[in-house]
Amino acid sequence: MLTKTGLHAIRAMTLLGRLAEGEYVGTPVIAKSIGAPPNYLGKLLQALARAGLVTSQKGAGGGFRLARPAESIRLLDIVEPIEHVSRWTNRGTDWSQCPEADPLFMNDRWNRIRDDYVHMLQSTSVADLITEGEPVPAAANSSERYTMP
Amino acid sequence: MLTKTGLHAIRAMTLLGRLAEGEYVGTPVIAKSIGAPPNYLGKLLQALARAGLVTSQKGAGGGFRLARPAESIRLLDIVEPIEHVSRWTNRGTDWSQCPEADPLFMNDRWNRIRDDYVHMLQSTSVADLITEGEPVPAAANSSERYTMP
DNA sequence: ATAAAAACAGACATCAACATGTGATTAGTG
DNA sequence: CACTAATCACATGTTGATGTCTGTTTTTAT
Repeated sequence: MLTKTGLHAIRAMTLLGRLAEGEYVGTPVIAKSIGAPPNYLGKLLQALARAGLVTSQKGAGGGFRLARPAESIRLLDIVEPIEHVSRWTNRGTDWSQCPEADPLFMNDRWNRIRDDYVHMLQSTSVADLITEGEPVPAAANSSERYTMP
Repeated sequence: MLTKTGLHAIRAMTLLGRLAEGEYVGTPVIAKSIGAPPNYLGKLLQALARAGLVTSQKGAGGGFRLARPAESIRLLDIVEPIEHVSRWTNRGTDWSQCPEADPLFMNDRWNRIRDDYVHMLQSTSVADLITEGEPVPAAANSSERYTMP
């Protein structure tokens, strides 16, 4: 569903979201904290910087921080430049060209699933992921299914 | 969402579902019909045969056909041996190990999406995809969004 | 001010998995 | 027996996911 790179990006952004105003944190620290390969994370953060999601400061005491307030950064913003989710919406395998499977039927089902997915990415901001230790109302099944994207 | 191989598989299976009892159709015909690379399709069909979804007949007039009635073959059956969807459910990146993002929050959202997706694959059978030209009630937006998985 | 250290930035390099193509081989059907 | 079609083995291109090394700034301490 989500690639590893996408997860790294989300995790890194969430961490950056907890920083105080004007504070920076370096790649090695982020990498260790979220359990991502430092080298790879470097490239990823650069990409996020190019995408305008984070800004960087060189030199000692420098590093990365969010370019905009955490509330205004949606998960889709992060994932899009990495995974090109929009391709699912814009173009792709056109079922209607395939007389074997009923196009409308399939499109209808797929569309609902995909739309839900994209909508989730759109409606969730980085700030939403930072619940800052607030005890979340326990989901009944939390022990059975910690799975993954 | 779905890999190309998975799509090829679903399309091929749907085509096979339209065959008459005891009829076989060969790889080249299937490939041409669904627009898939013949060579690759060959391998794929073998895999599906190993998975017990299709049976093959060698020699002239041979080919592939469904091993079970189309009603009893769910999309998940087809996709699973190819894409290992079950991995999403069984194991994977455990958000609870990552204190940066609230685990329950994420799990909850992801779980819902993933469950919906898997459920769709489970509740749709090959037979469902064969509407045999029956005019499907036109979805209002069918012209705007023929997209894809 | 100048040197040293701490970071970002970017160019290669590798490994696995997906997606395909080619050719030889073998097994049935007609 | 000849033809056809599955089966199998090997080869290639691409993309995702990483690692390594080499700059090149910029800050900080002397």
